[in-house]
Amino acid sequence: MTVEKRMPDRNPIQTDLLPPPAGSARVRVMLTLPFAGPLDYMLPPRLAGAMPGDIVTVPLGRRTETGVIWDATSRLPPEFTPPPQKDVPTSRLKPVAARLDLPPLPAQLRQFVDWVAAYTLSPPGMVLAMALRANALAPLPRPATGWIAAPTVPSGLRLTPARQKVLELATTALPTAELARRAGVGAAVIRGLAQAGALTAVEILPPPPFALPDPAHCPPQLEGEQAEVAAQLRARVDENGFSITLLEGVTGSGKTEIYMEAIAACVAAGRQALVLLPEIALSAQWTGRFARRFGAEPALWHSDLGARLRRVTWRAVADGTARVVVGARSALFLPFDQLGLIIVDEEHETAFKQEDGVTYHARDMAVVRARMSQAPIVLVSATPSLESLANVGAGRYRHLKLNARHGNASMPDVETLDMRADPPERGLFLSPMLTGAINDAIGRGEQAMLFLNRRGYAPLTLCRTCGHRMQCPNCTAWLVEHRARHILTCHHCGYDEPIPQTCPKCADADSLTPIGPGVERITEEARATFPDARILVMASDTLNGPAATAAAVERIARREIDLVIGTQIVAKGWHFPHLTLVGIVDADLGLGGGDLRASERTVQLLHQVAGRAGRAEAPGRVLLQSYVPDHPVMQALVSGDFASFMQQEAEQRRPGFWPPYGRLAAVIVSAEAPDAADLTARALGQNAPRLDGVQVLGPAPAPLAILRGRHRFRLLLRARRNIAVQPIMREWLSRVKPERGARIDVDIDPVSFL
DNA sequence: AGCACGCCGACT
DNA sequence: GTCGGCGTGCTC
Repeated sequence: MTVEKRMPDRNPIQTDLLPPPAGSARVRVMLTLPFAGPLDYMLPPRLAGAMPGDIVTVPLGRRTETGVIWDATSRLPPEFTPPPQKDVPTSRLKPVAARLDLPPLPAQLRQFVDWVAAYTLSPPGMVLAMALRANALAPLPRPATGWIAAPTVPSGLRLTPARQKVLELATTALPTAELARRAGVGAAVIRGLAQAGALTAVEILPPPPFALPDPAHCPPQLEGEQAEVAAQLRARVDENGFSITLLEGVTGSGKTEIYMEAIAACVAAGRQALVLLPEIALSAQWTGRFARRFGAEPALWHSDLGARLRRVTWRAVADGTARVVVGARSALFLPFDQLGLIIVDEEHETAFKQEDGVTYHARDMAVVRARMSQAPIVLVSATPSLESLANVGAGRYRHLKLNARHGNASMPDVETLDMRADPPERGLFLSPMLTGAINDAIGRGEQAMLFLNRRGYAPLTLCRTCGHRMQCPNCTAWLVEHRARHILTCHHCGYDEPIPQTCPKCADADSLTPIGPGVERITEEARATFPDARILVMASDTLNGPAATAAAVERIARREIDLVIGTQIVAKGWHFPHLTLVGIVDADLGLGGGDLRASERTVQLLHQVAGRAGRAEAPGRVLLQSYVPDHPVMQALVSGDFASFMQQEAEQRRPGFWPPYGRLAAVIVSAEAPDAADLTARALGQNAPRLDGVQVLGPAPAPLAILRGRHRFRLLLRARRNIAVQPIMREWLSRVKPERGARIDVDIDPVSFL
């Protein structure tokens, strides 16, 4: 502790103009701005005692910014530590302006912010912004003052009946108005008692916004492998240290129910649990199941929570009153202080990869967060990613498997429908075999589902006269017809225009034809084919928000629907007890595009959709419409031998050191001017690192060559698994100055190659 | 990210 | 002669 000479009181602004007093501390302050690191400030004597994690305001140029006092030294592994910045001489440092009355950012979270920034090559301030976006910076609500009777009545106090009544009631702290109302007296009586010392003022803390989940509220009856797996998970929680477990269980095996036992153990131990879901639409159903199990709602976290609720939740996570948080990937950046368990449900989902702003993979960062908190993490999926399976193979993850469906349910029977042999009628998309099967199912009083992962009416609008294709003016993409909304729209940039009556190229009238199906078109066909069926469409643009989605799921469960037609969204973990038939309209859809993970993703998605069928007593049947029924993907789905399929995938990726046997970093160059993008991309190509075990592919025009009016090129760096790509990337990028108007974006561990 | 400084075109 | 366009560069 530095001993300071007492200075006469001064106006703070004058203080700020004086040179920093000798002996004041130099502190680093991380601002939510895209700087390479924290900036240095002086801590004026009146703020001595401010600690790392404290939220402060500092002068920057001629404005004032909010930031967090950062740690003096980084605890990152050396290969991750960004190069040191040049020191600003102490004499030029400005003083910290004020310390805000807010809970400090926990050390673990600060370290996590540093780690994510270093790993993703993002400015740490932008990562910090994600941790503070929670409106955490609003001032603390002033705690209300309450009155409680003093232990002894001061001697000489005249005990009138009114006073007597107040003192009797003031056994628990009550605010003035409330106490007066209950005692049937005026506020003056209370003021008088307070002045006499018969009532003492205490702060009343607002009630915790989240009730404590009760681990013993309604535990499930688990038997056999379910009980075994639950016990294993509880053991991981009880050992109270870092571990990674992959929980692989076929759809309908009761994974959620089982990992909730791990949450129960975590709550019972007084620690906090975080559950990450790939999509917030799932949260309503999840919350319901949680409430039935624990008799209390979990805290919910996602990016479009209301401002007030965000603030309350952030605080409750920081002070530990929120015990279980279920949320989307941004929940990783909440200020947990006693994190005792992380669950990543549907861990194979690509929605965990954030693509805008800071690009990070929430599943992978969750593992890092768990390690920093010395907490167990459980990755859950029916169709685990090859990454996770490889980690199991390498002994880095434990593996727990659930092989049987819950109750009497069996795995659905999967068949391919060869579209070459049994084609639909001209202009239609459902083969006779499929429509027949749907008719049979509905006729038996069962439910059927049609899955097509494509929104809208038709993905392409073509002029029959001149061959013109309706294209987005801002992107290298076709406009998708949305017939219900009478528009053609771009799914990449949101551009839309009315459906034209004449071809914009050759001006021929009524020559524009929709090509290919979207769910809207399949719905039209289904209405014509099954005129009596009660049909429900589930797509992200027909269901707005978790509540609407939950309502749709509820209607299906109540048998108000005969045929469900949906995109992606129907693949999620919904429980449809009466659904026995699933038709995949275009099983080949995801296979094009030359994506590294196209096959893996298609198997995962279609397996997930297939899993919606036959979840109760009646057996399920799945029909895959395909033009390539012999493709390994279709064969894997038919045989159900997911493990062998993934083994084959692994063998294809291993020799070329593709992930998970190597590392990838994508570089995306974009500019409005094509030349600026091209020249910058070429400069990157010429300066590409030449190192053993590292290879740079490209530059090449991106598959989405123009996106939102920007021309794009891509490069891909591939490295052996034992090589950290971050220092290589940093060095590489530092040697190339982007042309004016050009931007270079880096995507570590890319998932999308568009 | 802001915000200022700076160097070239059409105006009170 | 100035107002202002937004390109470049800095902020501890």
